[in-house]
Amino acid sequence: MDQPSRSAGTVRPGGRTARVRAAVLEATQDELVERGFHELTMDQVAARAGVGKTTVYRRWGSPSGLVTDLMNELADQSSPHADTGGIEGDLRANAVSVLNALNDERLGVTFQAVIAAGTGDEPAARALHAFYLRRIQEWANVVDLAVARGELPAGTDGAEVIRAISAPLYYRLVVTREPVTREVAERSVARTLAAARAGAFVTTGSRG
Amino acid sequence: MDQPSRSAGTVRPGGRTARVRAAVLEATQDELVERGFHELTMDQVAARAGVGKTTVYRRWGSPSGLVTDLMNELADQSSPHADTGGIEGDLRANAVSVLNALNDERLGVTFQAVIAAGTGDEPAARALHAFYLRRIQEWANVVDLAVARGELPAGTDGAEVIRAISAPLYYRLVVTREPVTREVAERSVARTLAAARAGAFVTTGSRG
DNA sequence: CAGTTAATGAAACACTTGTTTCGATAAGAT
DNA sequence: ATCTTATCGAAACAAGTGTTTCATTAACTG
Repeated sequence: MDQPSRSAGTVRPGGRTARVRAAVLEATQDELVERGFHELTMDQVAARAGVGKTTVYRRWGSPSGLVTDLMNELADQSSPHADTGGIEGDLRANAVSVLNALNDERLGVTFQAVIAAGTGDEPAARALHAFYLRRIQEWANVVDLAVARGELPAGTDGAEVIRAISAPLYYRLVVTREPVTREVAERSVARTLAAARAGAFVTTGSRG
Repeated sequence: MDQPSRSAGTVRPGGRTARVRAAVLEATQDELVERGFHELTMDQVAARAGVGKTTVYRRWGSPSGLVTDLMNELADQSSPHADTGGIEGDLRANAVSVLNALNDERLGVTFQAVIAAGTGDEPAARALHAFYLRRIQEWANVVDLAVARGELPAGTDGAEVIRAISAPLYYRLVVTREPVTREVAERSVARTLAAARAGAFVTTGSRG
């Protein structure tokens, strides 16, 4: 009965509402950097953003809701795939882009927060899934181009190649908790490329 | 002043103390399965374990402390590496072992909980780091054996090969939130092996 | 088999987090 | 410019979380 049919802020998204959202997301990132997702509290974010805590609870509901919205915001800002003219350069560009994001003070903690939120919160998990699937699809094109140029075997699965580039970096970041260095990124590119050239990413029987 | 020089339970670890710990860790896992790390509360764990909440706070301090202890417990139970006589069989055994752990109802949620805890809690992060480094070292031996048998190039970095096997599984589990299937595991083995055979895991100048 | 005291747990407490209410403000419509 | 009402926010409230106190229990010691 009392629940609005749409969430607050969707009917009048202009002026004030937009300012409040920007201030809250900004405050959320600041809090993530200083305290981490663990200690991200609605009250603190509200105070820092200079808005009422009622508003933060109403529009985002929980800390997971905050970081999920942050992730959706990042999704809109992400850039298209590189095109260096060769598959090695393209894949390296992808690896370095991920590397820089993970090591960036603000972006790094944000990704880690959403990953943490995703382990227990369905909306956060969906946001992660959607975000990475779009990023993977975007960069998978560089593999198709490489196949067209004859650099890689026909039938090479582009999305899988892109996943293979990122996987070792995220694995170290959140699982083994080892540093994610430039060297790690370079090795990931070299190994993925070696496997791809050997035809290990060719999808057999993909067409029935 | 009031802080004991060692944490509670380390001076008289017999009988009662051990029973309390077992009951609490059991209850923690049950709660993780039913509600997830997000909703893991000290009160609820204490009630379920049939112990006073004072005890849970005193010995573990926080939900992160609980799952960290759970991880240390798992570390003691982990088994040695396979020895099938061939590198492909050994790596497949490793991949399947990880696959089964991640898809196991109890183990899966536990790993995810510790990963989530690790993003913001230093002790949890250290437990993760220590656990996986030991597991990686243990399984790296199968690569050394393979090199000795002439299956892989001399100088192949065993630890890196093992990391490469696991990385895609964890990447899907916690980052892209895609299903972690048998097929994913098999492909990880095939691709890692292809790269390894091509010499992409040979550490150049490691002794320089 | 006592004696000592580490460890536990019930209860009272302080603090934090989340919800509800309702008047104030300003976005968008006419 | 004026009206309507979505959105906001201060305050009071309810619920949950974490701490302290202290009596009880039971490991370990000799």
